[in-house]
Amino acid sequence: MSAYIPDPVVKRLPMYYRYLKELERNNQMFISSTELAKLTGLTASQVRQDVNAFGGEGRQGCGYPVIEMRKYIGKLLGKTTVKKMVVVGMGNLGRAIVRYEAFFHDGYQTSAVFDCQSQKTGLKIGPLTVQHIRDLESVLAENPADIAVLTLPASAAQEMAERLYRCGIRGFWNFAPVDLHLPDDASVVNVHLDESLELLSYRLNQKKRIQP
Amino acid sequence: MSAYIPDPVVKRLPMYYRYLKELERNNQMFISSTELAKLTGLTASQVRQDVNAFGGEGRQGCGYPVIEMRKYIGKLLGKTTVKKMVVVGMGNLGRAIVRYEAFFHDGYQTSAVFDCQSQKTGLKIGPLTVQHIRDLESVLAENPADIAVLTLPASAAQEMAERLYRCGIRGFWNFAPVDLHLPDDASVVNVHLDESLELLSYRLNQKKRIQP
DNA sequence: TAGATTGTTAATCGATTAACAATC
DNA sequence: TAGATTGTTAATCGATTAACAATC
Repeated sequence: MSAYIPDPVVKRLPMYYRYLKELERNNQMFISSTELAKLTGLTASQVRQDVNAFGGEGRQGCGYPVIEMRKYIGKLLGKTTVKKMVVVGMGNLGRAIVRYEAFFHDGYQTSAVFDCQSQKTGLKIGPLTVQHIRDLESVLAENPADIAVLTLPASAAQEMAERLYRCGIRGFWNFAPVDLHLPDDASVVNVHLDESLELLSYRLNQKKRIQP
Repeated sequence: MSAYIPDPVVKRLPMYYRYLKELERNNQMFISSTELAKLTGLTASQVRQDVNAFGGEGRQGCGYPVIEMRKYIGKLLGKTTVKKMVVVGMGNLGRAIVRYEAFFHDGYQTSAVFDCQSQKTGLKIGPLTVQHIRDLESVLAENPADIAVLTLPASAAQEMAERLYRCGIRGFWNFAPVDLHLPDDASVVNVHLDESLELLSYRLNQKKRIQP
């Protein structure tokens, strides 16, 4: 279970997890690589290679056990331990993410939210009260967190990330349109919404040129 | 300019665009593949291959012209024509995206926002008024759009996407945790926030196991 | 046992890296 | 001309696909 898994496979794990959850809801006990391939849009061969890469096990002539595999991938994805999060930057997006939380099936818990504007301090966002960023260190010292959600301007992101790193944070969910540079023991996952929309725009243009 | 560009290269275009914009702000006229590689975290060789793949041109002994290349990639990304968007689902995320819009450097214009809850109809989100989803067809017939932003529950996403497709929408920016199935002339880009967070969770777990 | 489907090895494909000649 | 850096060809690497023997 602790062997190295190639990055392309890792990036597909959440998708597999999502479909296995769905199959579990539908009370399907086993799923063949062919069926799973159809659902995910991959080839059956790739599904089998992936399963082998992440250490899953199936039953010949029968397929993969849905519940067992869902649990197994869940463990890989760290679903077994609750992750504490803090959100930095209470703009529209930051607030949406905090409120949205129920969406993220359990396993995540937002423990504090921060903003640098004094006028926002004290504001209630769901069950949490916005705290001033100047109190970041003391709040995190008292109540350490695993993940910081960065929903702040690009210009402030790098510096804030370093500050959060010094507070012990090692996971960064970055919504600011910059690439963060942090020590190797930090993990960063970017959600670059602007780039995502640009990609869609590119594809739209391509299709328009080719199809008609 | 209309030649086929491999997908891995296309996905890096927005990043190149972002760095070139930054260099332009700093009044840097030329950038070498080596420098650009340092910024983006790629190798110089890959940068040169990428540039060749998307049809960019540099000057030997000098590097790539920043402004020209920024404009060129901008054209590829469809920055030259304004894209009209409608947002379907006025939950926290939908509202955040509408308000956030200024963030997306010009080139996008939200023309209408919808929700299926009558109680939300009439609500003002920035300069727009929430319309009931039952009016989708008539609104889009009068004022066609290029892109639909789907910020609604997974259970409703596929059906809504098909309905939007029938209204002439071909670009889908999908925030619902499902994979959409649409005709080939539609383009879908997913923003699966839950999966993104799971990926971070995975990496966090890996590092915890290896580092200490 | 027969049928189905995995697990695994080999073949292919494409992306990245390396090297260097062309040229500004 | 000399130095720098691109453009491009070749080599490597890794991911995906194909094939089939193992086995439930």
